[in-house]
Amino acid sequence: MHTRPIIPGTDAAELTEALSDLIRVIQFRDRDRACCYGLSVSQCYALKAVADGEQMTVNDVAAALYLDKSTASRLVNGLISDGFVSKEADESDRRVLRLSPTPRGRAVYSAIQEELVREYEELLGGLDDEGRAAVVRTVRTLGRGFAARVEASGGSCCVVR
Amino acid sequence: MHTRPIIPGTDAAELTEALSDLIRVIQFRDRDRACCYGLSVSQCYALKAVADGEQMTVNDVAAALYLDKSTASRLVNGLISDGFVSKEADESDRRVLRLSPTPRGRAVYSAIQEELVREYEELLGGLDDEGRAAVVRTVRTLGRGFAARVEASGGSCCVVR
DNA sequence: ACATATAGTTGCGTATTACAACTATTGAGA
DNA sequence: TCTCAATAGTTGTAATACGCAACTATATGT
Repeated sequence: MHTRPIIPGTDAAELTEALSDLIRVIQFRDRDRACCYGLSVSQCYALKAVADGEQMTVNDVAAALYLDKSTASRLVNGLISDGFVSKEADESDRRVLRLSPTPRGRAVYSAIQEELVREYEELLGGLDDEGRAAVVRTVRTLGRGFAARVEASGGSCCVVR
Repeated sequence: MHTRPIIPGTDAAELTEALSDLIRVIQFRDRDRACCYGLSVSQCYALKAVADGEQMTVNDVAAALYLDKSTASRLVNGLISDGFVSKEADESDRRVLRLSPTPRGRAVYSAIQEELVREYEELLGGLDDEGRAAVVRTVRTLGRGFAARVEASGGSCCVVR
């Protein structure tokens, strides 16, 4: 692979293009996957948040997924009534609910993760070790970059004009 | 940072983690941006499809965005009635509509693109030339990988089990 | 003790989307 | 030429996802 001349603005413009393609196709995949295990896509992300964290609260889930707490509340309650997550009152603050996956929730989460990992394994199949590592690094970097921007600006590209 | 995925350490597992973070944060950003220029997020993607292509049809837009043609139809008609896109009957086949951006549509599209490019420019700011090129390559590779999977399988992770 | 802040819920409106049924047009074969 | 299948696009309908605002219950600080 040869190095292209880097013209200022060009990389960013290509990234714009490439990212928007990537997002659309992943959103499609996620919509399409909605059926599995009786979880919606959003519930799946919420279950992930609960399973990856420790003693998560509804607000923690909202923050992790960049959602309003009302949306997080509904997602979590869906997971609870479907038996994927259990809640427990926090003794020291009775406003708070401590969430954890049920055994079934944990099992389903593992199954979904494994399926994704298999898929990504295939996707990375053509790359050598360094290439694979680079992909992971890049995606992490982008994610952190966006997260930092979101946290800094609180949002809204359209400042008053 | 918090706990790692279920099969820690493997590239595919880390990619699962990193990509799901990236997707959530970008979806948040897109929701948040919805206000600008009187376009919804989806309309914005549709305008992009019309502007980037030549003489696009409604079906072309649907294919480009991985949407049902009914959804594409409504998006496009929204763009038309808001004056961002114009339609013209195809002379050789009067079922099809040929779409193109209006001058206003083109202007708004440019403005949005420039805003994104500025944002990505910042995001890439910390990287050297080769790093920037690598990011673009990676995102392209991922996008193509997903697109290939989607086209191959027609979708649905959950085959009957 | 009272004002204020925080966790979570609920009511409500909007956006995004798919599926299925429909119209209009095209094109191929009997 | 007539008919029938395929295709482009539209419309009816319903589900999901989401935010904002108002609300309850609990906690904390002055």
